[in-house]
Amino acid sequence: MQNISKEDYLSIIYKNKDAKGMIKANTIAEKLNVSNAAVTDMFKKLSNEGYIDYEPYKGISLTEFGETFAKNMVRRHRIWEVFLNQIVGLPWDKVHDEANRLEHSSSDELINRMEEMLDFPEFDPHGDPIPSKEGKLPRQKNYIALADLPEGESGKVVRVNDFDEKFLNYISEIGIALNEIIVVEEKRNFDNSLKIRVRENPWNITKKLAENIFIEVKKK
Amino acid sequence: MQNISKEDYLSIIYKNKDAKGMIKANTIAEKLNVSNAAVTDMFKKLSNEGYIDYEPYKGISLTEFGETFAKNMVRRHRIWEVFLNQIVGLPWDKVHDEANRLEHSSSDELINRMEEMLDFPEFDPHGDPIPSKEGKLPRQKNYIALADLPEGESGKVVRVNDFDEKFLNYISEIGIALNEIIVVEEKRNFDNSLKIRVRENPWNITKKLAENIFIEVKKK
DNA sequence: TTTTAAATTTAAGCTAGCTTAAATTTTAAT
DNA sequence: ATTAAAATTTAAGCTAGCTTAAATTTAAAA
Repeated sequence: MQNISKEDYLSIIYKNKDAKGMIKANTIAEKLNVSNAAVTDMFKKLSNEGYIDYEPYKGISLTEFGETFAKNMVRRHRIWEVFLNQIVGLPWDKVHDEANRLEHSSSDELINRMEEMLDFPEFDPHGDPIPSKEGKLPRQKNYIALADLPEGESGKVVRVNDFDEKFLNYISEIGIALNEIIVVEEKRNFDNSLKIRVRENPWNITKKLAENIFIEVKKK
Repeated sequence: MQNISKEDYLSIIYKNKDAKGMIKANTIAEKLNVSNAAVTDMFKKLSNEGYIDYEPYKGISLTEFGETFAKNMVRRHRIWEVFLNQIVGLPWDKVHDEANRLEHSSSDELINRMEEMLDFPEFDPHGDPIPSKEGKLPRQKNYIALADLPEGESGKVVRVNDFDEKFLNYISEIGIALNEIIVVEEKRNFDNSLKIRVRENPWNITKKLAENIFIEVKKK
């Protein structure tokens, strides 16, 4: 038997925990599309097996064991994404869903072998960092959401959110990709939309969209 | 939820059915390492869902729908095997187990894409035929078990059984691979062992081993 | 501070696959 | 043709994850 859900819960926890390492049951329920009761249920199991610290009504956090496990799931996912993109040639809007399934069904040996084939990539096709075999994360560039870039400024795309295939599909169509330069030409207060320029072409995008694209900022 | 086992049952049925398309519950239970009761249970479900024809105590056979489905599972499995072997570089004794898991977790689009990358292979790394997208099987060469080759004769390996990693590992070590020529130098009646020659080297192997290696024979 | 709303947990119960033990049916052997 | 052995099915019950509805706890607002 496979334990798929346990693995899914753990990576969702890892990817969505706050600065203090805490996460609310509600968040998990929404992300995984299950009931709150299912989350509580899983909390008990994960806690029994030593993946998380759990006190009823108090919220949870990963134990060191849980963190290691979860980070490895994220590693598997992102290596699959790079592999599917680079080697198999799938577009970046298709790799997430496919990797979501494959990550549960491959041995660590296969993951390591793929990582080697890819020459130890540091980021996945959406700009997310890939933990190394030892659990180390690459140094991430500083970034802010495109929505927060001031009018008139521009910057390089270093990360995009990967949870929605249609979103990725749309931004590809208008020419947005990692390392592409985006200029914010106008920010319209009345509807919060933005006028941007990508490779000489102007586009109007919603704030919502701009909140899921991240632009490198120089460190001070 | 994933339905892994349903898929496993169906490919085992497809791969082990006899000339009349029938298969015994017992065989399935052994191959999948589950109880007979579990098999009966699954028969009811598969029958309800239209994959098999089932009458209690009478044995089962695949419906056309079931056959199509099962053949596609076998296709997925074998394309993964070729891919892991050719592209990822895994040895032939490692690909079966890995493919066994991956076959349940990949979209048909991915399988088709891999098939294209591999230039539409007809056989997997163990010499088993790969059904096409349309369900067509390549023309298989005629073969007999090495154990049945008469003393003094020789022939080319065109297929080996893939169910045991250690078996594959061992025969690789003594130089046996697809398309390799094997000479049967002596068949010993007292213990049924065989003396064979592979790439100039002599080896003694058991009958059991020789029953899992298949040698091309010319058609009459 | 009391009340109300939101978040979380408990309770009861579902499905897919699995098990062992007992009952039944088929097949093989006398 | 009868009996014994083998194969199959039924019955009862387990686990992992899931659900809805009701109960409880915590947080927020009046």
